[in-house]
Amino acid sequence: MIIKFPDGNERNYDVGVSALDIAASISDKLKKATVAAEVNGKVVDAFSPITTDSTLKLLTFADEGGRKAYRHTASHIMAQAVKRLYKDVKLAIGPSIENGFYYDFDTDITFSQADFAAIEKEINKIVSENLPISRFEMPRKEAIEYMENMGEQYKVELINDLPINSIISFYKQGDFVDLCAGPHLPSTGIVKNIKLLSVAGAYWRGNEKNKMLQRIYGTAFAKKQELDEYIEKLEEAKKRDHNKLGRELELFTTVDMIGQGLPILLPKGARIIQLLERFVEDEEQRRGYQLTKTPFMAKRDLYKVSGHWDHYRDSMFIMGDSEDETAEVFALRPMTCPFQFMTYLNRSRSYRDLPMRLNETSTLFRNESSGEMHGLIRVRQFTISEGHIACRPDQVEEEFKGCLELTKYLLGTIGLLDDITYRFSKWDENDKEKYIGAPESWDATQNMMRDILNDLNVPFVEADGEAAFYGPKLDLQIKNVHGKEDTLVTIQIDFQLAERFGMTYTDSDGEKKYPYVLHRTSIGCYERTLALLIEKYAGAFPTWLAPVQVKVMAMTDRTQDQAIEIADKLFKMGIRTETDLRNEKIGFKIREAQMQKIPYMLIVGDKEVEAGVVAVRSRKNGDEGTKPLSEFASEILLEIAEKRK
RNA sequence: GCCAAUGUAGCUCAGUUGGUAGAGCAGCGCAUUCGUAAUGCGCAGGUCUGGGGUUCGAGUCCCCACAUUGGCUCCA
Repeated sequence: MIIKFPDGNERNYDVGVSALDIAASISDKLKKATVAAEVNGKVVDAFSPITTDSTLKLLTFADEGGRKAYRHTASHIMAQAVKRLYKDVKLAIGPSIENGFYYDFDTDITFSQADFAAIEKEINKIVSENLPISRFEMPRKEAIEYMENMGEQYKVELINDLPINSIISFYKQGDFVDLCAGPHLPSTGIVKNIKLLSVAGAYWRGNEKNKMLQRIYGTAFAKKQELDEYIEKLEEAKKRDHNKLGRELELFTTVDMIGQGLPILLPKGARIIQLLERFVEDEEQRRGYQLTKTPFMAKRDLYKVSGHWDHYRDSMFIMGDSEDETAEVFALRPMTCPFQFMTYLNRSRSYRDLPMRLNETSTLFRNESSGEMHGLIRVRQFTISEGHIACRPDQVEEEFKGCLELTKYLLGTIGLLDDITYRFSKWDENDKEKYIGAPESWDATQNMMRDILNDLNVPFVEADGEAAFYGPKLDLQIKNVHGKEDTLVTIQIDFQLAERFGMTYTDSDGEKKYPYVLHRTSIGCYERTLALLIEKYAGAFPTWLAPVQVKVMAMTDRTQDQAIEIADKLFKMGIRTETDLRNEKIGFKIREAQMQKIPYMLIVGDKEVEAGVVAVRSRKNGDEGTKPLSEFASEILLEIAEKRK
């Protein structure tokens, strides 16, 4: 048979040889590195026989498919180790994931990190046993019986969900058998460098109504060095963690007595947020937005109209007895929409009023579940650069484009744009609990949004069941230092709430019509954006955002007065300047300012006073020599004005 | 909300099988007046997250609550 390689070469092989045999025929080294094979575009076991003319790509750990097979095998080895050590454990699922693998177990005993040493020891034993891994298949019915006999009820459930005529595949290594589609490596001896990372609870099939299983996360690499580097990278990432750095740099703190998800923004953190807010509000004004200031709470009547009372109540802070229909019950707002709609409804609107762009620096309250809170990324009270645009159908695309451009400009300026991915979030037509509106309207609006995204060349991925309850969204996603993805910015098309609120406009033909409403944020919620900025810059903010921009240090107490004078001059120019007049060595003062990530340090000693200059040190380049204060001031003012990164 | 870990001075952490609390940094005082990432000496600082319990005795063991962290579910 003819085997075609990616480089275009073709060679003839006997029918039934495996990818591994082929690799071996090329070189020993290649055979060793081959962990899986892509045969006619499908990733399969490297040890399975190839029986017809095929194209073949040998996969090593460097290929995604190879990495997956490697780590998936690692997950089987871990499961085998766990089963050997703890007899009554039931297996759920154990896939490879982006940077490693996990396996979900059901057992009465609780795993903790303390058990890792024992499990890893058993893993290493299985690796050194070098057990051959083989694949076998059986019809669905037999497969169910087989797994029932083994007491693996989760596997039975999985097989039950497969089509009636399926052929079910299993993989076996020594005393361990697992339901699995594969592919896997040919033996356990190849998968070295396995490390367990963490334990976690995880619901069976990701449904909170199901039993919580115990998940063990781990990773595996082909080379010991790669594993070490990965662990090192994780440690480095932790140092950038906004939750640690933000507290160390005194940007925010939390207080047990205040409660979960309610951080205190300390003066430095509050300053950064103020700078961002001013930046955003000014830019939005320039782009035709009108600022509103609306109440933080409302009677439940408002939320009944908006749909929040029925679809969002669990996440709202409610004041009063919500069971009592006659009582006046208030709730803190979880969203700004209905409040800004009232602005629209203040008087009748003409097609000439549209598009009407409203923005607000809006504080919202959401009663998130207690386990959800995370530093500044997930909180219960937050302030978002909120906005709603009411527009005619023919304006939707242009307005959507305007929203996206604004966001790109803002995120580009603060330096987060390059880290963004785009998600087109659609509804789940089966989830009638969550979503309002008719399927046809959803389809129409989603198609409209997809067309707009395509027109604008937005490189998006589609996601089902991620829409808002009233309409589809474009979400701008970003990952934190732990690799966890969150939504930074969202732009939504709403075809429903205008009608619910009776928001109409009189069109040129004299007819009353409902506008489309775009719900959008431009820079996201300030707390979350700040968190990601902290991680992006490891606390060393661009000068225009730095809470303290210049530290003026007196060399000795002979130059204190001059230091104060210099700081005062800069301060009056609007540069955030502090002095350090302490009786400490200059090295000590520099170290402290450096650790606080202050962009510029001015050192004032006898020599500088004599020459009428300042000695400039930047956190980035160190000693930059001396220059007149006026020169330094105009340079830093320019850097700030240009919002240089 | 669920699973797990953690909680000792402002911060980072020690604290033996249960016997009455310790270091470094920060703070304050004194000395030092110093040239680009840590000057020396001294002083003060704690209801060991909170509340119950076991015990002659609890930072240590048990229970409950709260908070922090990593996941799950949910979400900006």
